[in-house]
Amino acid sequence: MTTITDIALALGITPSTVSRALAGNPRVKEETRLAVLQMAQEMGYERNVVASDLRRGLSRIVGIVIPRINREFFSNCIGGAEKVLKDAGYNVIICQTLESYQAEIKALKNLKNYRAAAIFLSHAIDAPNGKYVREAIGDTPLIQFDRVFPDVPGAKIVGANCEGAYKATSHLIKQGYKRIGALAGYMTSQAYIERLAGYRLALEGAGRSFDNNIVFYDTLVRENGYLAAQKALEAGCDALYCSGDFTALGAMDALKEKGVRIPEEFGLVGTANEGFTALTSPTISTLSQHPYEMGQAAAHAFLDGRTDTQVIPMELIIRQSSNKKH
Amino acid sequence: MTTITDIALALGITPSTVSRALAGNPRVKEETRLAVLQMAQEMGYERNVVASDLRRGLSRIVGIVIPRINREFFSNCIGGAEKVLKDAGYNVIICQTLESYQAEIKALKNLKNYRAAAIFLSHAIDAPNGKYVREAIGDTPLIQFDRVFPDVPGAKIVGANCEGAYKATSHLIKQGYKRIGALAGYMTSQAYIERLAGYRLALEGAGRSFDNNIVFYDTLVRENGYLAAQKALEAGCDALYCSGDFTALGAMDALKEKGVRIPEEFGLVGTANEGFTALTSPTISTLSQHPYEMGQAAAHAFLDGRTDTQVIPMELIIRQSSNKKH
DNA sequence: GAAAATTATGCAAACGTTTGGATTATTTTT
DNA sequence: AAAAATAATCCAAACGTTTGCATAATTTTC
Repeated sequence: MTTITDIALALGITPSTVSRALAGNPRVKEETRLAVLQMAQEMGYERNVVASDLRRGLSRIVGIVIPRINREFFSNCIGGAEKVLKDAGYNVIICQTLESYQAEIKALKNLKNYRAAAIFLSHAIDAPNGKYVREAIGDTPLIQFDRVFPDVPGAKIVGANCEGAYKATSHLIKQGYKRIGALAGYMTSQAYIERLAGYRLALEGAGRSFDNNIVFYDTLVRENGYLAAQKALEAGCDALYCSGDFTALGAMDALKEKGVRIPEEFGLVGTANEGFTALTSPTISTLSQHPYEMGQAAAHAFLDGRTDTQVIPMELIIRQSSNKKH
Repeated sequence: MTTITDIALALGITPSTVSRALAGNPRVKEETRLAVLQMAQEMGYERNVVASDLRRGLSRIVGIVIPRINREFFSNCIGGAEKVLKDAGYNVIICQTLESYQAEIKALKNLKNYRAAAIFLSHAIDAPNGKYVREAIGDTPLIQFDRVFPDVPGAKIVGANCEGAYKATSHLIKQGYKRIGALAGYMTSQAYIERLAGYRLALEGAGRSFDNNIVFYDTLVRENGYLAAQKALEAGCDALYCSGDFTALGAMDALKEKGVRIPEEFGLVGTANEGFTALTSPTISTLSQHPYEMGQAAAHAFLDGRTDTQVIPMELIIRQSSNKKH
C-alpha cells in the first residue's frame, strides 16, 4: 500500500505537502499539486482512512440504525438518505437492531467509537425511554426519524402520524363501518401514540366514543395482528385501523379464517404502504409515509446542521380492504 | 474520552500494561488486570477502535455488499451472517449497490480502506466479470455468496441452482404443461446461468427440446417479467419457470390482464420464496434458497478460514400458481 | 544467599495522516 | 538593493493504540 510518505519521497518533498496537495489546500503551489496528483495516480495511492479518521477524530461514516432492514418503509428511508449522503462524500453503514434496544445501544456505541460523522436513528420498540441514546453516542450528531424520542434533543423527521390515522379512521367511518377498533402498536413509541390519538380524534369528531376495549396494544407483527383481530371480532368490531401493515395482514388472516368478508362485512386500513398491501386479495388500504423523502430530509438535516423537527405528510391509499361502497 | 493513558496515569503504571491487561494478555499479573478493569469501568473507558485498527492494520468490521437490502433473500442472508459474526465479536456493516457494479467497486474499496476483516459479496448484475473485485479489495478476505464469480478465488456459498431449476421445471412438466418457457435472468451471473441449465436439463430429460425462442433474458424485476410474459403468451407458452419471484409477479400481472387463468391455463414457478409469493392470489410456487443458512455458512467460512465452495440445497414450495391437478 | 530462571512491567517505536508554527523561497514595495 | 510582505514548503508533534525488546521485580534452584 502506497502512503503519502512514498509519494513525498518519490517527489523529493514532505508528507505534509502531499497531504495538503491532496486536500486541495491553497497553501500548496498549483504545479506541485498537479505533480502530487499525478504521482498518486501512478502509484495507485488510496488514502488510509483509518489513519485519517484517527488524526481528525472524525470519520466520513454516517450510521443508520433501524429496527429491521426488510421493511420497505426503512429500506426506502435508507435509499433516500444514501442518495443524498453519497453525493456529499459520506459512506453509509446500516445497522439493524431487530427491535432490541440492547442491540441498539451496542450499535450506537460502536458508531460513536468509529467516530461516525452522524447517526440516523429509528429506535427499537422495546426502548423504555430515550435516556440511553445520549449516553451511548456522546456528542455524535443525531438525526432521529420516524420513531423518535421527544425528550432527546436534536433534529427529527417524523410522519404526520396523528393526521394520517385521523384520515384513515375518518375514511372507515365514511364507509359506514359501525364499530371501529385499533391495532395500536406499542405505547413506548411516540409514532404509535400519535396514531392512536388520531384514531381517537376521528372517532370523537364524528360523535363516537373511544372504547379502550377494542384497542389492542403491543401489536407490531403479523402474529399479533392475527390474535388481536380474533378478539376484535369477539368484541363486535366491524373494522380495524391498524398502525402497521404487518398487523393488518395478520388481521386479514384471522378474518379469512373465520369466513368474514372484506370489505363487505369488515373494513381494514393498515399503515406504511408495504409492497405486499397491493398484492393481497383483497388489496389493503394503507397510509403511505413517503419514506424516501424522509430519508432525504434526514440527510439534509444533517448536512445543513438543522436541529428542528420536520413533519412529512401521510397519504391515504384507498384499496379494496376498506372500500365497502366500491 | 478516557484513554488507556488516563487509566495508566491513574494507576501509576504504563499504557502498555493497561493495553495488555485489557486484551487479557497473560504477561500481566491477575491483580493488576483486575485493577485496570475496575478503573476502566469507573472512568467509563471505551477503546478507540480507530486507533486500535490503525495500529493493528485490521478492523473488526465485516462488510456485506449486496444488490438490495429490501429483498427478503438478502435480508435473511444478512440475518444469518450477523448472528454468527456478532457472537464472534465482529461488527457488520451493510452496503447496497442497487445492481450497479460501479457502486459496488466504491463500496469494496471503501471497505478495504477501512481495513475490513472480511467482505461478503453478492455481486451486482451488471458486472461484466469478476476481475475488478480483486483489484478493489486487495488482499481482504472475500466470501462470495449466491451470486459468485467462478473466476474469483476464495470461499463461495451458492444455492443448488441447477438442481433447483431442474426440480421446478420437472414439476411443471408433471403438472401437464406443454410449452414451458423461462424468464432466465442475466447471463452475466453464474447463478442464473445454472438455473437456465437446470431448466434445460429437465426439459431434455423429459424428451422435450430446448427452445431459445421462449427463453427471455435480462429479466430481473417486475416490469421485465410483465413484458416477457406477454411475449411468452404470443409464443404459445402455457407455463414459465421464472428465475426470480419479482419476475414471476410481473408475469402474473400480464396473465391476469389478458384474463389467462392460473394455474388452469398457465403455470408459474418463481425463485427465492419472497414473502409476497404466499400472499398473492393465486399464491406463487417458488424455490426456497435457505438464505439464513447461507448467511451463517458464509460467516462460518470466514471464521474457519475455508476457501472451498459450499452448495446449499434448494427446496421446491408448491403453491397454487403451478398446481393444476389441485 | 548468590546465581539462574521466571514473571511482570516499562520503554519506545510504529501505524499513516493532519496541522500549527517555523523556516525558506519568492515576489513586491520603497 | 535592502526591507517587507507574501507564498510555498518543512518540521515535528499529535491522534490512541499495540508490540518487540529491554529492564526490573520476584521466585526458584543449588
